[in-house]
Amino acid sequence: MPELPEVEVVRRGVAAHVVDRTVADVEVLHPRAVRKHSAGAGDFATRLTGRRLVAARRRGKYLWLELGDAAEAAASTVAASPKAAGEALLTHLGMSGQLRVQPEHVPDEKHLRVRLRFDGGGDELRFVDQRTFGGLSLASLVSVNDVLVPAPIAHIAPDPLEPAFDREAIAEAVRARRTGIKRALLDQSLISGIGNIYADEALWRAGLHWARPTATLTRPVVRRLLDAVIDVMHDALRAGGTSFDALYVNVNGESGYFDRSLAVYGQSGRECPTCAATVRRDTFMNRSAYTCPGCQPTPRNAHW
DNA sequence: TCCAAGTCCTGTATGC
DNA sequence: TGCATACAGGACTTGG
Repeated sequence: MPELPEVEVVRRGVAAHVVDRTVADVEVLHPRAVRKHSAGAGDFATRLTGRRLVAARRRGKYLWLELGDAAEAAASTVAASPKAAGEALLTHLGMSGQLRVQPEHVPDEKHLRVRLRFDGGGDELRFVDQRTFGGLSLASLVSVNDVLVPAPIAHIAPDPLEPAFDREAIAEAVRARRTGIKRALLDQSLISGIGNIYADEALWRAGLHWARPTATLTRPVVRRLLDAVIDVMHDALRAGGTSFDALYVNVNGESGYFDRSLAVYGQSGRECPTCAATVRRDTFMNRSAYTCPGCQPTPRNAHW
């Protein structure tokens, strides 16, 4: 599932292949893929056509392509379309979304949802999504603490790889919560970019059980956990992300290999690499939480 | 039929 | 009592 490291890998690929290109044509093959664009698929295609992609940026699991002025596009076919300086093509990959850069002669993927063609032909940018939890939309950019972000994600907190990530402030915010630590880690308005995989891996590295109440954590323990989050993100990024199956690939269709380094996530019944205890799976928020009972003992006052 | 899981929405709880 | 905020849980989705 695409979490922060996987989205960053995709961002780098998109930046290398489609930034500075002008959109010649937009094809929406499944309306659900643009459901967040309230004006509909037709408006999405019309407003995006003729725009130049000037930068690829990311916050947490969201990725966006900043759009240049429509008037800059010499070959624009919709010169009369509304100019929107400070606009972006906002993307979320959901559970199974992929942004693929493909030569135009490559046959369509089974779950191809949106296709962008560019002036001059050549490679296309394709949004492929089996489960359609992800999607694309056009959004205006707003300034949040001197950082320009798309308006729909203005509430999303900085992620652990951003300069704006304030470890001390977040540690205090975590301790002020009255919930379990894993639920807090998954709250994108507190820290962005963490999903189920890296939450479990970071908690294991920090030696904390997922049900530990946030209010019982000391400042040094929360700092240790945030350091574990940062470390696991960097390790996964170096490995090209985590791929369990064909649902996550980079823009060239290649898988990452961080799944080989996972200590607990998806490892129920196997030995913990540190203490050899058997990793267990619990049900948490209608999904899974993996822990090592040796390294991550269940707290007496667990917040189930 | 169940499972995977990120986000949004809604209902409930809490505090002022 | 009423309001604002925090929190919890379900719905959505598709293919194995």
